[in-house]
Amino acid sequence: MLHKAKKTYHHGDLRAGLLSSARMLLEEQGISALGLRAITRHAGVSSAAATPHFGNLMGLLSALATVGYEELAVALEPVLEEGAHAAGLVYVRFAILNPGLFTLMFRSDVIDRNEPALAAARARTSGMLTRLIDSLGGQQPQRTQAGTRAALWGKVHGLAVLAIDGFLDVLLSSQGEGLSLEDLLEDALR
Amino acid sequence: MLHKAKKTYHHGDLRAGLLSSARMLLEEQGISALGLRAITRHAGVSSAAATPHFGNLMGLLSALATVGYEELAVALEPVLEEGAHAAGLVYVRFAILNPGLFTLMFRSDVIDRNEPALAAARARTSGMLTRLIDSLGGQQPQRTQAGTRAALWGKVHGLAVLAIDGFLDVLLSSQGEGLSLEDLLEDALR
DNA sequence: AGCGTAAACTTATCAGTGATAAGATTCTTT
DNA sequence: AAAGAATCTTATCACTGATAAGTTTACGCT
Repeated sequence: MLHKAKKTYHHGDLRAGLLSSARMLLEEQGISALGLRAITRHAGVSSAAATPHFGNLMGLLSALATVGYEELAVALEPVLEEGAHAAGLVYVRFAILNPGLFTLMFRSDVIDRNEPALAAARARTSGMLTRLIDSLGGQQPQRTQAGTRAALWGKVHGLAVLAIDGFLDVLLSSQGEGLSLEDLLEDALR
Repeated sequence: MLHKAKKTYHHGDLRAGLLSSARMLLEEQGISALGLRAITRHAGVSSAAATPHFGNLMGLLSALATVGYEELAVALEPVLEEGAHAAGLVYVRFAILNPGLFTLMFRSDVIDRNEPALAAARARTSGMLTRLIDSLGGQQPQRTQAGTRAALWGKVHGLAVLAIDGFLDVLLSSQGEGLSLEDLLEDALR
């Protein structure tokens, strides 16, 4: 409805249009704004128009989360060779730039983790991360491999979640002024 | 309804009863089961009985999250002297033992962070954590204070979230058998 | 003691939600 | 060009949280 002026009965690519509308609503008004009626109204179609494409609301949101995992994989790929520090920064930056989408990706009450496309995208992304971590080899000699994975993944993911929730800003403001959020992340991910 | 057989018009302590019912539903069926009608039905009262005590559903859930922050503070207090490793373990154990409650505590779309009691409990708990981290002093010499806080808090919180989501079990099963979840946490928190 | 007010609780109702069956429109395939 | 299938709309359903009005009980005040 925003871009196309032609009002044909068929939308052309309503599937993509609905995902785009949902994403806009998600980032601008939060997950609670992701109602079926709000999304379809924003896309300029009736509230039942999503059914043939996604089945139900959970199907739509699962498809949106799939987009999130795919974009995260695309962002991570070029820095995988540079090691955990660079990849961690990219991970947290993705979360900060797409807070709603990142949050949705881990909200298993709203998305269906068994959805095949979502499961595939997730497996691909998390496979990249575990391969990256394992490539560090013996840098953490007193830990098991699983312990190293958990520690790194936990720190990065925790920083992302805390950043979205605004906790890192609290830490920054309690500190002296001359520290940016980017500096803090660089520092914490060392 | 479960404990009391006497059916007086007034419940006695419906506020506590509703919180208890909500908590049971939360841990047994997840956050999506926390409807106003489900909670009041479980407590044996009408669906409007919560209004005088909590105003609305968000008020009820905020009060429940407040209980969570208070219990976490109580669990953390005795190990604060033992340092970050012990406190981190307690933090993650609390999350694993109360996955629904812990998740609720960080779901700002469902609870009201400006609720005075909740804000107070949160400030008290996070104050304990920052004081603990700061007491570590110069153990991380090449970091700023805010960076040290973020790194530790992030790792612990990330491990908690990943544990609840089942990611740590995945790491465990990919490892050789002889590693328990507790071992993994010990390892990762080192 | 008992009266009156306020609080707790119930009932009834309202607007809004996601799902779905049935009907209208357009694309596609033969 | 006709038939069939897919897309989209309309109308409706069961359900949700909120709320106004009515009923019951507790409790402070004289």
